[in-house]
Amino acid sequence: MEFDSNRPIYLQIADGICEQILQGKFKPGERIPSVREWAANIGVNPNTVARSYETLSDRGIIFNTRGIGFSVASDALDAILEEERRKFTEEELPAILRKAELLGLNLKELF
Amino acid sequence: MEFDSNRPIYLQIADGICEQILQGKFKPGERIPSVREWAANIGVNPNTVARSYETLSDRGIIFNTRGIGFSVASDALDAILEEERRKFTEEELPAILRKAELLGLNLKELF
Amino acid sequence: MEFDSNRPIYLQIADGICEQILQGKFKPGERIPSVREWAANIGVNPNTVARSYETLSDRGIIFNTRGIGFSVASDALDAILEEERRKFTEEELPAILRKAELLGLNLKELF
Amino acid sequence: MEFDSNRPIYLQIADGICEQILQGKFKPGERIPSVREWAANIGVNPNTVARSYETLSDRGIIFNTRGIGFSVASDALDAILEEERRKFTEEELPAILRKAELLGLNLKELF
DNA sequence: GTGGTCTAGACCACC
DNA sequence: GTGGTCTAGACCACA
Repeated sequence: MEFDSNRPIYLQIADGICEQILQGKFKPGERIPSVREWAANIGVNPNTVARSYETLSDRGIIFNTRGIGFSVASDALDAILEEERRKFTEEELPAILRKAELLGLNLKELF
Repeated sequence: MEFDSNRPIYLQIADGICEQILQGKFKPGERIPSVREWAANIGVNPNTVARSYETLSDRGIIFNTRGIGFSVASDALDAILEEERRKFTEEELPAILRKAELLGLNLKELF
Repeated sequence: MEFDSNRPIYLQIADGICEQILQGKFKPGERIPSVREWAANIGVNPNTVARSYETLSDRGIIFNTRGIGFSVASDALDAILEEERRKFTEEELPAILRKAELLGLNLKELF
Repeated sequence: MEFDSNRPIYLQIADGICEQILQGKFKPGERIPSVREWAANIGVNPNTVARSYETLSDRGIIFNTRGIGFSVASDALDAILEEERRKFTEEELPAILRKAELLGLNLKELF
C-alpha cells in the first residue's frame, strides 16, 4: 500500500477504512481486521494502525470489544456521511466559491 | 490575523499576499512591506514571513532588490491567475464535483 | 447484558452476582449457575466468568465444591455488606463530599 | 513524581495539569512547559506527555501554537468545571445513591 | 488471541 | 526551539 506523504499515514488508513465501510466491504456489526493483522497487511507499524482505529473509535465509526477487537458501529455509514457532508457544505464549498470569485471564474459556465 | 492550524502559517501568509495583489492593494512594481514590518503587523515570527516571501519569490510573484526589499513583479497578476486557474479547473473543481456526487448533494441547490 | 468499558468485565460480573445475593436471588448455601451456563446466559467468554467466580471465591463470598460447582457462602451477605459499607463510608462518600464542595455543588439540592 | 499504577500515566499527567490550572498556577493564555521539558521534569517519556497534551487539547483545555508550544485556553477553567460537574451529577452521584440504597444506608444520616 | 500503554529513538515541518 | 509522526519493541490486562 502506498501513502501520500503530505498526510499522516494513520489518517490515510482511517480514510481507507471509511471507504471500505461506504463500499460495503466492512459491514455494520462486523469485526474489522485486528490491529496487528492490518498493520502486517499494509506494511506499517502496529502502533500506527492502532492510532487509526483509535481516531475512528473517537468518531463513533468503529467500537472496541475488550479482548475481541474492533467492529463497525451500527450507524457507521450515517456517521461518515454526516461528517463528510458537514465538512463539505461548511468548509470546502464556501472556500471554492470564494476562490472562484477571486479568480473571476463563473462557476455555472464550468459545469 | 488568524490562521488555520491545518495549513502552514507561512503559506497562509503567502496566500494573503497573493490575494492583496489580486485585489490591487499591492501593485506590480511597488514595494511590499519589509519582512520585519509585516511580521510585527500580523503578530508572527519574522522567520515565518521571510519564508513566505521566499516562496513567493520562487514562484516569480515578487522579487528582491538588495538594500531595497521585496517588490511585486510586473507580471505577478498573470502569474498568480495562471497558476491558480490551472489548479482550480484541473484539480480542485473536479474533486469538488466528484465529492458532491458521492455525497448525493445537489450543487445547484446549494448556491 | 451491557458492560461499562471502563471497568473489567469480570469485575462487573462479580458486582452483579453480589447484587443478586444482596437482593436474595442467590441465597447462602445455594448453588449458583455453572461458569459455562452463566457465560452463555450473558454472552461472554467462559474464561471471563471463571475469573469473576475466582475473585468472589477469594473474597469468601462463594466457594467451590469439586464436582459440584460454586455455592454462596453462609456468611456471604455479611461479608459483602461489611466490605461494601466500609469502602462506602470510609472512601467513596468522603470523596464524593469533597468533590461536591470543590465543584460548588449543593448536594442536598441534588437529591 | 509518583503515579497510581491503576490509571494510565498520561491521564494522570493531564489531571495534574487541570489541577494546576484550577489552582491558578497555569493561567489562561499562558504557555505551559514544553512537552520535552515537562517530561524531563517528571521523569517520563516525552511521548507520554505529548499524549497528555493531545487529550487536553481535544478537550479544549489547552491549545497549540505551531512552533511555540501549548497554552492554557481562555475558557479552560469553565471547560474543566463543566466537564467535572457533568461527570459528577450524571455518573458519580447516581452511582453513589444507588449503592447507598443497596447497602441500606441512609445518606442523610451520614452527613 | 485482543488492544492499551509506555519507552527509546528517529526524522520532519514549522517558528 | 516547538510539536507531529513513525518505528521498534516491550509489558500488561483482558477475553
